[in-house]
Amino acid sequence: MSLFEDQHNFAEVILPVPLPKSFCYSIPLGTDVELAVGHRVLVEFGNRKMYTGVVSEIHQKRPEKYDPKPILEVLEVDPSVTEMQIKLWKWVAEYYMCTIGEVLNIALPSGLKLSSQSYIQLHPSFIVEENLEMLNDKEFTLLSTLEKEQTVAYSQVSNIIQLKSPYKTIKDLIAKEAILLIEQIKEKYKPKMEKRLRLTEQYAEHPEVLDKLFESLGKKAKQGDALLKYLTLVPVHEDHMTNYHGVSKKEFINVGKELSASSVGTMTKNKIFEEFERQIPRFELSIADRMLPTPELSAAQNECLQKTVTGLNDKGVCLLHGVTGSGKTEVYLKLIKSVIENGSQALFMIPEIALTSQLVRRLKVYFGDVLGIYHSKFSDNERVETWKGVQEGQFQVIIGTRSSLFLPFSDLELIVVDEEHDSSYKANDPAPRYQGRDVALVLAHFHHAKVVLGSATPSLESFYLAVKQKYAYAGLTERYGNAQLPEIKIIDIKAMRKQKKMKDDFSDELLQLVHKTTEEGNQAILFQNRRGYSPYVSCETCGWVPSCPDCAVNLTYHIYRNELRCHYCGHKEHVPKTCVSCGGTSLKTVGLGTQKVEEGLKTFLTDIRVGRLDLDTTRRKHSYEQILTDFEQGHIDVLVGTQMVTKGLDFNNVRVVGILNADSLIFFPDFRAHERAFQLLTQVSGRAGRRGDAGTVILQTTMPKETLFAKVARHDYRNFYRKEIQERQQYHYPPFTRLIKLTIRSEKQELTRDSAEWLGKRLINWLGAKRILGPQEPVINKIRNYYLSEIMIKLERENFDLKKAKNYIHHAILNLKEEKPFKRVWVSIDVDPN
DNA sequence: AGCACGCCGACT
DNA sequence: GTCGGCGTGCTC
Repeated sequence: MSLFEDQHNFAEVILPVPLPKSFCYSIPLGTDVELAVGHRVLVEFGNRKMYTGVVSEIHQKRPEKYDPKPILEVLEVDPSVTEMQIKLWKWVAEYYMCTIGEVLNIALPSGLKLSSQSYIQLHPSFIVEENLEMLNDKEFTLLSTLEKEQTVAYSQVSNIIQLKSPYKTIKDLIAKEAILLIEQIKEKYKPKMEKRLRLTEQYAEHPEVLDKLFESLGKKAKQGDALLKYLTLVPVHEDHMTNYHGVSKKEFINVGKELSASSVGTMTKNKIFEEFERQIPRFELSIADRMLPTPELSAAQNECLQKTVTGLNDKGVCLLHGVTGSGKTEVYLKLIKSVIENGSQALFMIPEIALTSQLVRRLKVYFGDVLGIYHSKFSDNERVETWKGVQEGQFQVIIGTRSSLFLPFSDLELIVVDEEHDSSYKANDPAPRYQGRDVALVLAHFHHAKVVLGSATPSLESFYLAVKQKYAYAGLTERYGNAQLPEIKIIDIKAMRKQKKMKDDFSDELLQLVHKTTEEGNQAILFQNRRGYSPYVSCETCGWVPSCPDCAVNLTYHIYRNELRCHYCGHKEHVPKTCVSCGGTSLKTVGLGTQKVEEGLKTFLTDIRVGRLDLDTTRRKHSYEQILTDFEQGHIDVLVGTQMVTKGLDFNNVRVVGILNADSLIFFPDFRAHERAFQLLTQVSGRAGRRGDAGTVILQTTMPKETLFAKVARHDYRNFYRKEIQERQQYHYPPFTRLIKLTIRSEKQELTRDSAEWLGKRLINWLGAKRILGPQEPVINKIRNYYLSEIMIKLERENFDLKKAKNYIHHAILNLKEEKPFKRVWVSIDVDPN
């Protein structure tokens, strides 16, 4: 221990592992860059494994119990991550009860993480022929391969020597000094570069020299042409600074076909042109290089904007409640515009970017180059590009899904959460299971920024807070451009069947309306919230229903390829020729899916063109946009689809919307079922008659008396809210309480049951029986061969120590795993579950 | 989560 | 004996 050792600095490093803390590393003296919070660093962790970590703290406290490993490398000059981001990560980890490593994993684009790939090569001083006696067969095989191939990836070794775990062989060979193990680290992100061309300085900055060049080139026609072409593209004679950016080499050579690449090459050799490289963004910025003026607002929109601005100044958060088609987007545009003019940043959050490419295109037109796009389906490189664009200040506006909350904003002034009620703001499976809308509020708070929550059907939580005056409220009660809200007709399926006014799943009225509207050159949307042909099939003789071998669900029939599929695990099988149970030969399809709706429509209304929009037709990358474009351009008359058709589609010619069966929406065994049903039905109805004549919605149900449907039909959000909030209060559900859902998972049903019981009892002991619901097996109690059980924890929102309760929960789970029989049980925690 | 170590049963 | 299966413990 030298004197200097004591002056050593240490760094807490966040690593992308599901462990509940950061790790302490020592900072080697004499690093090139002075280490700071937010730097990405390369460290060794565990057994010879490299990770990219992020420095969260720098301190002088030498750990007592262990000797920290050194930081191997600082991966950048300027930190990629801001302190504010780390603060947000910590908040998310604590609130959503996950590890900070799990947050890092989703927050940092994988392009900013390094991959460590080990490979082996022959030790330079080792000669195989001279050491044959000390090698066994497998070792010899490996060394011979190395002699041929130079290097072999660690992951390849098991193939070469036919051993499942090759580390022993490798270790022996390292001991014998026969091979070297090398860690190769790759920076994943590669900026996209472009070769460009410009005049050399002597010509660009001295017009008289350029003139002389023209004369001298006189006879070499091709070179003269090239120079002329360049000067028409880049007005060097007017302003020599324009030469600096030059032109894209590829485009320049392609501009005039007669322009030969070789003459440009010669001119480069003769130092007339020079080549240089420039990093180019991966996104098309050419749609609009500068901003267009934002559209004029109607009187109603203007009033709403004023209210929103006042509300934001007053409360910081404003709920913008505008009916479908009222033009909320224009109000957002104005707000964002003023943020840009202030030189600050704005984040425009949307539920699913793929579903809103219409919106992205519109924003691009208004905001041009300052608009960045970010979502989870972007490639690594594209995400890093947006990340850096935000960091460097190129993007002042970001449109993105919930993951864009984790971008390195420095001066955020406004967050717009569009369609704030949408359930896709909630992250479900890998932790952190965060609610994007709520994290937006926290992020805004950190930045002293304002939040606009926009929706035609606000979530109960948000509306409640607006009623409580915690949020400001601004309403837009009329549609844009004098369009009327659609007329919604409730059709009694049972009654119609009795009167023989049903053809399979279609009422005569619906078919007639669709027929009429398409005759008139308009369009229709039909909604059925189930994909496939029918939810299940059944034996006509004995009633047997095929189910998934790995999940507790019936198999859905898909007419394409005559297959049965599991919508939970993807299992596929052919429809059996005979009943497995009784040997009967006829199976009937039961229930209604989008494929059957499509087929029925084609039988009952010949001559109409039907398109389908569901998970099955949108699997391929651009198929979604293709279908929408076809619909927009009138190549499709009727669009049949699942939930997908409810999300913000904005088409002028849709006059009719049909809901084939609204029953299933309210049968969910879930306290949010009615809320979701109201939102879904209102949203899908809202696709009708957005411009011009009023549209019509046909809502088919076997329960025409259901009051929820009547409220949808009257566009009566307030009464829906009043009843629903009363029930939530009565039964102690959010927003009056906070829920935490534990899901217990294991390979055996008994084990799942026992451990869930054990956990439930422990929680009752600590938190009291009235706060614990369950354990209860969910309706689908087995997925992918794992048996499930759930415990719901209900906690008060006020006068309650949430931190302590969370600690109890963490401890209870740890204790469970300490019990020997429950070692192999998984428990996942979901705070504020959907 | 990885990844190594160690102990046990099934094979050359 | 050797290999692989799997349970256990650790990672700054």
